[in-house]
Amino acid sequence: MRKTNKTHCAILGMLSISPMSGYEIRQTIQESTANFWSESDGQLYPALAALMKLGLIAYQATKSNPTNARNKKVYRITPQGKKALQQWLQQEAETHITRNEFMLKLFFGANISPEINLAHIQNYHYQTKSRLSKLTETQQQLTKEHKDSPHLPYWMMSLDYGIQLTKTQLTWCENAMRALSKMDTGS
Amino acid sequence: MRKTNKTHCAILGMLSISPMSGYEIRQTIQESTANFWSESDGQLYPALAALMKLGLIAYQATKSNPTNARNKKVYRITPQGKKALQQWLQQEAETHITRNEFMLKLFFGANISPEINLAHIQNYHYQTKSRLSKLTETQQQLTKEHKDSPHLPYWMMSLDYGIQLTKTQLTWCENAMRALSKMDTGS
DNA sequence: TCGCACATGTAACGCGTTACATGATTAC
DNA sequence: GTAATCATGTAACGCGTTACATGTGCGA
Repeated sequence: MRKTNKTHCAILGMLSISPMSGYEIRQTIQESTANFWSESDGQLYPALAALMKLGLIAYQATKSNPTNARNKKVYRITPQGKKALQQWLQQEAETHITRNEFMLKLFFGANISPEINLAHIQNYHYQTKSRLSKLTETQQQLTKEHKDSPHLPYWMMSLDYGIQLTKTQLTWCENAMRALSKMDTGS
Repeated sequence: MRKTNKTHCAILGMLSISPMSGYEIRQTIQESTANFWSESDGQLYPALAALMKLGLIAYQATKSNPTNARNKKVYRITPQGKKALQQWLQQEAETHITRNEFMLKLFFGANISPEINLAHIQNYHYQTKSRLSKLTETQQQLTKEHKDSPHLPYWMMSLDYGIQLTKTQLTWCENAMRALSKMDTGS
């Protein structure tokens, strides 16, 4: 891991929770970290192969295992893998500016009519509301299902981050919509 | 523009505000949209060349111009470019999950000590505070310098978005730090 | 004259998605 | 038997950053 590959780190992290197949890793990422992390197939499977080569993960090729009838490979993290994960976790995260196409369009909004900008914000508001309800749902589920897990406090913190930010976005939308509808009738 | 290149759109948007050189476009992006958009040299200059070929932008190659003594090319948007920009602005923005390494690390925080996680959040809090002060500064500047610009209301909206989110992040940090220091002494 | 800001551009590399390709198992 | 889901993987392409390469003009 010369220049730490973040897909590698995400996989190691997921396997630190429990052994999983590639397919299950993808699902878990989609369900639990959807709000701040995603991985695609084209990244995931090559990364698993690379981590195998590095000896950071391993899997049981148990053909006879009845729960493993398909071509499924259940990966687990190795001691070296755990060490590499911890090393990465101890380093400060790099912050990089994330592109937000919605905001960029709004920034150039003066080039089109206020009505269209308003419609865009309404749509964004709608999507944000549905994201919020998914997040609160996940929050309730996790609290029930992982009561005694050492991971729970950290999962709650990251979920809360998403929830607080999403709520702020909703409030912003409401203010922006009000401002734009005034412009609309005003001119 | 088969599959709309967003760097192209950002450049067209910037040139819709005023004619600029590549260097000035980069600076303007860094100053004004830093919170939600960035471009690097490796994207910008090839994109300018491509937009020229498409006839969406143009520049005056005035060697005799005294304000243009260097190898500077001042680009302006063409009528076709303006049309392309408006077409893009009218389309709904694609929302895609943005990767947040800081959150990913926190999610896996149980693998390392609460102390280190706490230190990470303290650092994040510090960085966020400085980001907030830059944003409010920009807000005041823009209000003064572009009082009568039709762009101002949109610029204010996008700035306010950044400010509100950043404030929420600060509050979240404070709560998370409190929660973590309790864990610290508790175990 | 020396260093910084201005100014443009290219090459190499890694990131990330989408579409493609394949096939097994399960539920209807 | 047939559709959905489980399951793994590859290829092509475009996105994006970093480092490199080059040169000008201005102020101390």
